[in-house]
Amino acid sequence: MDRQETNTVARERVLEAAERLFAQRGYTGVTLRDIAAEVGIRHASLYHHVPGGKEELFVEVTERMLMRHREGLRQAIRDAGPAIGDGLRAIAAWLLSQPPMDLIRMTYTDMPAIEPAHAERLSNMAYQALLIPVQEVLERAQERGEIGHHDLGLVAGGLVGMIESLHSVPEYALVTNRPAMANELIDVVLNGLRRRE
Amino acid sequence: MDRQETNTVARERVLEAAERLFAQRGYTGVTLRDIAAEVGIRHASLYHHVPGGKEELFVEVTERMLMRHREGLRQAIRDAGPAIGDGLRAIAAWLLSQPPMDLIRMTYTDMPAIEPAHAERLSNMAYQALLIPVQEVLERAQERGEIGHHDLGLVAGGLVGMIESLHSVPEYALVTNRPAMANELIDVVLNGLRRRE
DNA sequence: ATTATCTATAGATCTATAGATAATGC
DNA sequence: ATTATCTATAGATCTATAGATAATGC
Repeated sequence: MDRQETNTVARERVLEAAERLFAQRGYTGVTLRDIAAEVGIRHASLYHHVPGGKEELFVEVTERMLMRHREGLRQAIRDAGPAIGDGLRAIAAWLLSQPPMDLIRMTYTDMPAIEPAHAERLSNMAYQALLIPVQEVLERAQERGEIGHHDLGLVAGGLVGMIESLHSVPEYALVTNRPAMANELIDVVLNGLRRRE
Repeated sequence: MDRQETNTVARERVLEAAERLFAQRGYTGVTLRDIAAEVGIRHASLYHHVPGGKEELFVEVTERMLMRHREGLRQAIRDAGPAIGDGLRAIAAWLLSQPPMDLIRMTYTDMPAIEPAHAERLSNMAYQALLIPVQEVLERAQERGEIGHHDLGLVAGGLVGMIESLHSVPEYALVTNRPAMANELIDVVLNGLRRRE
């Protein structure tokens, strides 16, 4: 075999810890020692599972996370009812079930700290994984005449940013749970803030 | 005098460089050497201006930034027309004229890296500086009957998150400038995605 | 005389590697 | 026999301090 075989379950525990920590605190906010401590091993042992070190580990788990988001979003959309509101609420429920996907931090903090080639690929994947599924839901609704004419790429980005921002609402300020808050915001985006007569 | 007098202009150059870098890459993404290099001095010289070191520097410039945001938002709102759309467009123009105010990164990456007491004060200030002015604009519009009944704290947070997310749109994907994109999104939030007959 | 910056260095911590030891799978 | 982890360590880099030197303000 062309690649050293590693026990999948041990490696998996490493990747999961790394993914959780990187997602929460970003590339520069996490050290290999933090990840090792989370797994319960010494930091040097990480190199057995990920010989490429910190950057390779970050790239691998970020790709995983983005792919999981893409699949999670597609699945949520498939399982949702056909109306635009159903699709958007399913998207929000998925996004809020996961750690924050902070695209601003990815763009301005994480990406400058890694190799440009890696940064470019991850940025493209983030766009594909997060925004395209949302945009497709909007497009289908538009084709059905359910919503008016808008720049749907723009609206998709705005919706994701709006929903993700609920992650920064502190616990004590949560009047209700986050998905319910998201549903209220989606209602506003669909029907508008203005009073309907 | 109870405090060592420092040349204001030299200190100011330090604070400006620190503010710019911290705002862009976050607390853990910036080293004192990065800041010193930006100013054109050695990193040890920073301690002359900010004896408390990195954390004090971060807290001081973040407070400054938040206060500037609060004043900038209030000023923009004062200068805007009375209609809700005028106020929201002015808010967006201000937010996009400044570096990204990434509340998710602040909450999950920056705050865990500093002392809890500092973190709590900065979090409160961020809330006061960014969300309250927006919420007030919404409240006045509601009193005038311009918009319907909504949880305005929630809507204010969602609007700020939506507008800030435009910062992560890469240059090459900008169909037009960011303030114009923000205005389009505000239009959607005011009138709704659904087709109005 | 005072303020600003510099050089030099301490001590902590980070990423990464080498090679020994322990655990596991046939 | 192979895989996983450990100890030990190199070398880079980070924050921070001490004390010398340069620049500036009366």
